[in-house]
Amino acid sequence: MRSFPAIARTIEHGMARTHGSKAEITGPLVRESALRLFARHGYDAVSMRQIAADVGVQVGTLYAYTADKQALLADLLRGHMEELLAEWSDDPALPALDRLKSFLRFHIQTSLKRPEAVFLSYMELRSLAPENRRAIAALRREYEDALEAILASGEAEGTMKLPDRRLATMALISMLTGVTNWYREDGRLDQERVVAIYWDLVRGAVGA
Amino acid sequence: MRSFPAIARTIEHGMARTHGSKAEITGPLVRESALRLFARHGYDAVSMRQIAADVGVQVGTLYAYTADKQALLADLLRGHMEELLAEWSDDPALPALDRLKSFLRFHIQTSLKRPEAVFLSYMELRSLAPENRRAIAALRREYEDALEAILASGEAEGTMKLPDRRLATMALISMLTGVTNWYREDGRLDQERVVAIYWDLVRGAVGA
DNA sequence: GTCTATAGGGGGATAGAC
DNA sequence: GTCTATCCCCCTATAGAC
Repeated sequence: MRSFPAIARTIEHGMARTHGSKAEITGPLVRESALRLFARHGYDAVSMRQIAADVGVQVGTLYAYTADKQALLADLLRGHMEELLAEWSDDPALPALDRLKSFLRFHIQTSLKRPEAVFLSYMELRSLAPENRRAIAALRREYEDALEAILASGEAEGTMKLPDRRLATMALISMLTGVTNWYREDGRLDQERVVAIYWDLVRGAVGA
Repeated sequence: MRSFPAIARTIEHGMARTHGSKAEITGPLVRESALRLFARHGYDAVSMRQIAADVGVQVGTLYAYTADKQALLADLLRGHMEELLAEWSDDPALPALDRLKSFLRFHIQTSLKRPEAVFLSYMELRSLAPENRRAIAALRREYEDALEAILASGEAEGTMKLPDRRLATMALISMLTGVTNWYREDGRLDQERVVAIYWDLVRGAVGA
């Protein structure tokens, strides 16, 4: 009655195996699979067995790459936020409106390039243990503050008029991140067009 | 070794019991507990046993009020969307900017009055079986269309200027719903102030 | 580095007593 | 209407072989 489904089945990341080593790539594959599955079905809905099946290994193998399921989620979220902060570059010498447009483009393009990481970061903070949650929340706050600094400089310049700077920061981030809710790769609008449309909306919102 | 924790412990909705009937109220209590727990921890993370403990009944009792866990979630989401649509009233004869301001106030106040239902509706669509998901998505679309109709009328009047009406609809809803992410009852701003600040932002965004 | 096997714990849902 | 008891399934994590 016993069969060999792991061998018989072709899976997304390649043929499964019952023995043999692919150390160089298994780690990243585990992270990729976990990211996609967590984002699609939710952290609690996804089992380590599903992740293993998606990667093409057995469950036990996963524990060579992560201490436990919780650490896997925390690493994904931390990695995403750190990449975001590392990739974002700002020049305080430029006019605030130019900096805001850069931020908008960066945020939308990143959100559409890594929609799963963005979605996960906003949805599964609650699934983290308290200390992990605090660490990720601090990184997110740092990112929000980057936008808030731009708005502050726009107010100082007199090129922006905001009823409440902190609230405007949160409102703009919510609005921009919302693209992940409806954007479709094969939809009516390409990314450049989306950026242009949002820029019209945002420019109006900040009173420019 | 056996104790009677269900009797010994005072729980949130009243004293637990090992027998006895409270038919009139148990149904609503089940829905309230499920809503709160699902919103806080996620649908998959919450067990029927946890819900039962929160209500103060035993697990089996829940199945007198719902066919299964999936139906419980679907009923909560459908109920929320139907309430939203029933409570919203619009007068197409009024100027579009007035209607938009009403929508904004309604959406923010509702979101802050029932933050758990709002959060759940946006986060747990994915946990629904396909037919349930389609039904809820249709109700949500109806709600979005109510806003889009206001924007269309503003464009027709010439009081609003929008680069893309559908996208503006989605952007505004994302922005407004975002209040649930940061608003705190005991925070810096009361609801009226929040409404006023968002109205400034939105008015600018629609080019008024 | 990966596998197999398993320990130990919860989960959803149902049956039948009261 | 509620409780108790139970079926059967799946889960995370670990131990030890290869």
